[in-house]
Amino acid sequence: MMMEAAPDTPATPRRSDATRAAILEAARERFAADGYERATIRAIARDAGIDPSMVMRYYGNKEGLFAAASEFDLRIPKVGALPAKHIGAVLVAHFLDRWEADEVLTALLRVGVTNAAGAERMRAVFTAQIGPIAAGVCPDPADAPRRAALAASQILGMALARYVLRLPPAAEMPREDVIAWLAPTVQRYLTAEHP
Amino acid sequence: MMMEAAPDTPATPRRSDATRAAILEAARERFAADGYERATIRAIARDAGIDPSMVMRYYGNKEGLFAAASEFDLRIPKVGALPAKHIGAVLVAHFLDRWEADEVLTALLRVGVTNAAGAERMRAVFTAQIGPIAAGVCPDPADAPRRAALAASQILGMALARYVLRLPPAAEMPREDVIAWLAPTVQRYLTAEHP
DNA sequence: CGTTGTTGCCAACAAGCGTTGACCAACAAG
DNA sequence: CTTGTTGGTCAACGCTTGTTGGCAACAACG
Repeated sequence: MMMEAAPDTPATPRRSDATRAAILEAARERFAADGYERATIRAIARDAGIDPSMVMRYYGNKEGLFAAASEFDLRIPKVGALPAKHIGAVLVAHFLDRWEADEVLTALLRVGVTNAAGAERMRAVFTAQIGPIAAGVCPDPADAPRRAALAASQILGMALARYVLRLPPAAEMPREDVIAWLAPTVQRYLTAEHP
Repeated sequence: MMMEAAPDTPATPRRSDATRAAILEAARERFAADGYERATIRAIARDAGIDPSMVMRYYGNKEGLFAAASEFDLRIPKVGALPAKHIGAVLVAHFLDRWEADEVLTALLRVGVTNAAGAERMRAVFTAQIGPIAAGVCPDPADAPRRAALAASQILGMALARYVLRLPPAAEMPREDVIAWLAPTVQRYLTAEHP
């Protein structure tokens, strides 16, 4: 048999958890640096210090590996706790944090541009996580999706210029300046009365 | 010999010009649709109705083909002729036009995200073409690059959401609405007195 | 006519890819 | 000690890729 002593424990510690984690970390790095096609399973396995066949065993195939590596939560603070007047600054600052904390968002953006599954995940993340924010603060909840998309376009555009294309002025701009410039834009997209 | 009758004519018509053009057109479509890695020379040749080896003969290698296929001009109207007060709206409208006219910009964006040469070309295009505009209208010419990068971040972000990720609210938004929302942002990035 | 350069197709190459299955060492349970 | 499970390596498969060189048809020009 293969049952555990406590079937109600959701965490099932396996001896190979360290390997699994190493694979995921290496995969995130490679996907973020190279995109989907050029991030090869062989290279990821080499980075993780194991054999490529282990990746297949643990994640099924390359798509499954990407799905596992790009699973994450934006962790946007809950809607009610946000000061509606400064939601632009809060959102921009939060996204800069999330973008610089790890490489998952960069990987997601790089893959989403050339891979259908990646694009779908990107859409899902942004509509599901910025949408509610917009619905909570914009005047007419009916066009919340549209306002969320506008805010996302500015946030994604800065991420693209700063972290992916590395356009020098955008990449070198201090964090505070980015917030100072972008916050009014996002604020207007989300809360302005009239287009 | 292989000389023409009129050596001063820059246009050197060859019998294979039609083939060359077909290759370039197919390449632009494939690069725009699939990105650099997944756009294979074989598929491009098939679209153009010729043998893959012809692509190599005419463009050297895959990189050369991309360089030729992504060569283009933003054709931004000359700086002096622009009304500084409405430069935001003019720029946004112009970019929407350029983006929808052909597939070159989409190809450039898709490739620039995963390919070093593509990223370099994207940087070159935007710094060289939005930079002068910013220098012509912003209060302090010293931070023109920074303002150009900010404007580029919003324009690129909308293009990403609308044409590449196809985030539904952004993709379906009427052209006039996009201009109405984005123009004030770009205008502020380029001409506002203080951050 | 012959020569020469161009245009094109065909067949192949070496390399790299994702993926698979056989096999082995270590360990836990009986 | 035996037996089954787990973590892992190794060698190979079938396939696609970019790229190359040879060969046939055709045009241009002496």
